[in-house]
Amino acid sequence: MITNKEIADMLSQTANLLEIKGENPFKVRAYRNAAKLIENSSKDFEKLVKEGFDLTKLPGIGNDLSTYIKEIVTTGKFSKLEELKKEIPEGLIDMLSIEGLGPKRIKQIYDAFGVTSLDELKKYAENGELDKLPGFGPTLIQKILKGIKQLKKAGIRFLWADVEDMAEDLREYLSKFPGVEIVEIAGSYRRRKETVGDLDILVVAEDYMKVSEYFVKYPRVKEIHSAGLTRSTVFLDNDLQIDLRAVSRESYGAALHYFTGSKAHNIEIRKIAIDKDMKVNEYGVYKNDKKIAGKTEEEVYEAVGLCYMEPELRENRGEIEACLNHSLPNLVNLEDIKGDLNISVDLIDEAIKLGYKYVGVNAKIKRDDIKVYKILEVDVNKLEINEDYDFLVGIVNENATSENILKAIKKVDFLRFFRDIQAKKELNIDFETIFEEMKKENVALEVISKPNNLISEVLIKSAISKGVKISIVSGAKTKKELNFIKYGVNQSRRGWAENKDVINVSDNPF
DNA sequence: GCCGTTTTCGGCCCGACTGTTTTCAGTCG
Repeated sequence: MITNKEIADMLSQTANLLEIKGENPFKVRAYRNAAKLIENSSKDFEKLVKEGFDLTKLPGIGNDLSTYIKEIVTTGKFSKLEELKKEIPEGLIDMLSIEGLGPKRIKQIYDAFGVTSLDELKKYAENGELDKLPGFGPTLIQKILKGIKQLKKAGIRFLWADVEDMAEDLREYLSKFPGVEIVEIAGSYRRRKETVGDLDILVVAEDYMKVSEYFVKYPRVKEIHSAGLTRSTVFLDNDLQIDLRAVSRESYGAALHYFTGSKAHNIEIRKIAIDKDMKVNEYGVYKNDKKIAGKTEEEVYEAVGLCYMEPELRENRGEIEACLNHSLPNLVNLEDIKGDLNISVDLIDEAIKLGYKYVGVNAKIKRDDIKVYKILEVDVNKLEINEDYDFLVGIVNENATSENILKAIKKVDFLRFFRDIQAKKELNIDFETIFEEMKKENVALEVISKPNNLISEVLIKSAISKGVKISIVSGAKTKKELNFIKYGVNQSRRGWAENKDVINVSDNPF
């Protein structure tokens, strides 16, 4: 039994080791791309291999990687990785998370001194040995020492919902500067990803040098990492990284597109441009060194022969193909939501204020001004029902067995799946099969909107593609939490949900 | 390591910033 995550981890560990070894960077990228593909797939790779599925059909997987994946699935081990581990000390991988140290410099340090651990590295940085290497000056060495201390902070991501207020406060702060025309927060924040690693803020201003100066004076800035003419990076008091990019009005669309990402989406767009003898960068689209687009995002997409794609779709998960076959989804909007099928009973009046036509609560109540459904939640492992209900929600917890889930599908109206984003806890079950059964039995997927418990957009997309309907609910216990439903809508949009897929966009959900 | 309707070899997205240089490599996003 091996999970997608475990396969992906082995491939990405291999990528790290190959990188330190000084292998061709494109080879390293091939391993990383494969790891990402597998980790983000709703398909169970162990099952695919056992069914004899041709892995080379997947984008970025060729003969070699296909063989490696099969080896990992059947033996639980990856001989190539084992070999590399013997060859390269493990401590070198930790060094990759040090700011300013990449594979080249790590290799340089290792070759010169045989340093294999962070402690040793610290010693060599402090005793002046590291200075002897070409390219290692005093500033870089200070940076390395600092990097060793801050190692643990690397890679932390914030929940989208937790940065929302900060992002809006920064937007307001920057908007106050005279001469600023546009402030937009790009990056994964604009793509509404469940977690964000940093904030990429784009500013159009008359004098961008002064904007940067103003930006770094934002009261919550703890540390200025870099400050250039067009790019600056700072850290806030809570360690959130903020990147500011100042651009001209003429390049705004190209810059917004570029900095919204995702990286994988951008790379695809650039490849398409290259095929048409064009070049795309953050300043515009160029043909024969002549700028042909860049003012708006729509213009950029049009210039390379594509349609506008909503930021939530830009993950290189088929949106480009969908655009080319004219099958891009028309995504659900928050305003389309007509009711919330999971709220506390004392929030009914608030729900009416929001304009909802119906709600689901944990009690039998009759109201003239709003339709109230009684929901009953049951753990799929203990499917005992002794109460009346209008609809039944099966809860799939961490310890739920596939057998119990499949049994529950025969009885329930909705299924809700456990997930804890910050604790990195995911269910390891065969979602593909479960979604197929759900479609057969007309069971809908409940998308609960709590920021830390959102179901992955990959699963939403997979469910929808199998014809499973979704119900976006807040799960609100307080008035404030009623607004959480927007997070569920965001995630559903990332899962390509259209109005036809969402139960609670209609006036009558049943 | 992947990929391909001009290619089975020779490309692979592209630019800013930093620190070290004396013109550029490494890192990062």
